Amino acid sequence: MSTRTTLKDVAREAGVHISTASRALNPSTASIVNPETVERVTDAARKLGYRPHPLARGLRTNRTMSVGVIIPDVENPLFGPIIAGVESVLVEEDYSVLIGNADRGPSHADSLVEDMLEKHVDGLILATPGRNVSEAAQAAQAEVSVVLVNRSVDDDSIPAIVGDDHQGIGLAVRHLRELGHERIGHVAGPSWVSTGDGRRKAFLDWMKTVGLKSDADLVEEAEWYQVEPGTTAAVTLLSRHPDLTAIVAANDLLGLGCYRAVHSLGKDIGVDVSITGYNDMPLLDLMQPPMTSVRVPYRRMGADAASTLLALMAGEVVSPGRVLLSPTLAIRASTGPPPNDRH
Amino acid sequence: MSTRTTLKDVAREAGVHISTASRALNPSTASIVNPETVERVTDAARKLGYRPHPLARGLRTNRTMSVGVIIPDVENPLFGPIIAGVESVLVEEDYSVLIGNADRGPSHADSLVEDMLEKHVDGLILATPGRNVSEAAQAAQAEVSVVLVNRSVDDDSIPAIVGDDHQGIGLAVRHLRELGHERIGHVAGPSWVSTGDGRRKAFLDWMKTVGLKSDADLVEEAEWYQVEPGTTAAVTLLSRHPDLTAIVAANDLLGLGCYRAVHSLGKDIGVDVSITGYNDMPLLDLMQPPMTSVRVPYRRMGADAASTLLALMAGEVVSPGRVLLSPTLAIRASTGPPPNDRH
DNA sequence: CGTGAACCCGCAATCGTTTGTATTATCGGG
DNA sequence: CCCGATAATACAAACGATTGCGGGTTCACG
Repeated sequence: MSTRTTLKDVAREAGVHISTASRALNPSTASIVNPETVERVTDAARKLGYRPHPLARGLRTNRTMSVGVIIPDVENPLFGPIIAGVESVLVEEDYSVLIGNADRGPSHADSLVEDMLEKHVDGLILATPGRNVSEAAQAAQAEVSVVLVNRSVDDDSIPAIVGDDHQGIGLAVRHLRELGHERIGHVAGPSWVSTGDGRRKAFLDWMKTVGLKSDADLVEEAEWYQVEPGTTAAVTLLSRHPDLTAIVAANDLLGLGCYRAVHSLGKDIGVDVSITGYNDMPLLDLMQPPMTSVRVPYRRMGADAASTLLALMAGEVVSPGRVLLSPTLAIRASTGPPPNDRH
Repeated sequence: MSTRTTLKDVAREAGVHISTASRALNPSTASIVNPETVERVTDAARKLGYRPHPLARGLRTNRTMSVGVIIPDVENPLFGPIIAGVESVLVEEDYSVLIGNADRGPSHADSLVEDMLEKHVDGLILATPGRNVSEAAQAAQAEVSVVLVNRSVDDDSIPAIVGDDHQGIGLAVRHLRELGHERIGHVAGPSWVSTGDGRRKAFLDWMKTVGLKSDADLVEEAEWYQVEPGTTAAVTLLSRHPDLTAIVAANDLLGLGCYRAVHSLGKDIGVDVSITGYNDMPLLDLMQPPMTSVRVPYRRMGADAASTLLALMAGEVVSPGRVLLSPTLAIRASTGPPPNDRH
């Protein structure tokens, strides 16, 4: 139960005043103290195993050296990489990351933002969707730097790092088009979620671009980003358009739902009907068949968010409202040429 | 850029001394101040939007109200639930959780422990495996409370919450035995990882218990907890014992590796050869066929770890060295009666 | 009416740093 | 030889809360 060694101890050991010790240890002020003294202090500090007290320092400098990260659901594998990305860049700058798990709904996220502000974090990274959260974010912005990740607000008033959904859907549609598909459908996510809405629009856009008819009829909305809703959406979509040879799913889980729908019709995935997912979550390559999916650089997303947050906290003016990260396409066996194309 | 409202402001607003305001706001000391004054102070605090400064408080009380959680790999879906469990109980007590991602190897974990100590966390939850980490943990224990999760040290000198691997393997073996299997093999994890070693022993134990021959010959060790090593291990195991009707895998990924091995022999999973996994990770129910797996209550594990840490930090004497959490068995289509059993 | 208990409340020290200002020592130039 | 500039260090005031201690009221009781 030895009491921690404080700056006072170091100063006494080095035979200098506490303030001199402080300056000697601080790189930015070490220049104004005699080099020889600096060395003496440094030695003393090392010898005593001195570690500055972050609270005392933070109290004086008015910074906690911590940033909060609020995640809608920590158990969702999607957010692991984001957290890892954030952590990897912040840890380099000696910041600590506080994680908040908003798994009890959007209002929970609000109170978590509040909690974080009470803890006096220096910055905030939000990954929570939902309309009211943006209000909380706006409010928070008055006190600390805020960056959104995998999520943006309509007016771009808050810096956001997001995947380029338009481009991503484009990858999927063009891939299918190049394989020869002409009748492509879309199982969309809920329209009240920004990604659901955005990807639906992107799909219709790209259909036109690749020279296919772009009909709202070709889209069926799933109630929620889960397997079951995906299946029911795919079933109604396929009953409306039995001639579809490919489906672009707004999400991997929806894609897996499509798997079931196609199976229940006695058809083969990647042969009779091609399917693409979105997110390229882990294990997707182990499915039967392995699923073609749009891969979003989530880790990078977290890292970029952390970087812009650092810039923001440093008082730099961060340029645009929204940064789009380019996705890639992981091509696997769930997509192939349409059946009437093969000889 | 308005300066934050401090206790002094509240005191002035309420017309009392700062110390009185402090006591009034603090539930444990509010009793010694006039109820009417308490109300006046509380009102003033609310009116001004006062939020106590955690750093100032912590500096005085010598507690940061934060605990560190060190995870070997945040991107591994396994740890999501653990984090969620930890967070859910700690957030109730107004603690914040700092997460550390030791994805750059065991030595990285050491330095993270060091980092956490520098940040003066009140407690530490470690989920990192490896021999040298236990040393770091021992050292850390000198300064703060430490609890291990999903991991334990040999001498139980540090409280640990772990899954009951012996019982878990027992569930798998007994399930297979009850289905009628008599020739059961085991694809083990690396023996230098505690779970690898423990589950192997448990397997041999239970084979004896259910009245089958328990031969080290029936075990093949995979190099690492991944799909590929699982496949190669399963291949050599099946070539040594072509008559096996079931395989207990030490891990879900190894189980998926077994899938491939069995497929490559032209046999059917759950029909010719039954396979069980371990951990019941997400999406396992969507595999072809869905995999029977031992489900470990990871979220509960995190929650329990947090609870015992709270007890520890409160100075209570926590009873045993190791708490075992009972697993359950998620039975799916990868296990069925052995082929010669069916008529 | 005096006195002591009970009750509130204010005073001031303290936690470990950082940082503006004062003080001392050093040195060169007139 | 003295004076002003300069360098190096010491002093002390913050930062915002908690808390032991003591001073002041109020009130009951003798």
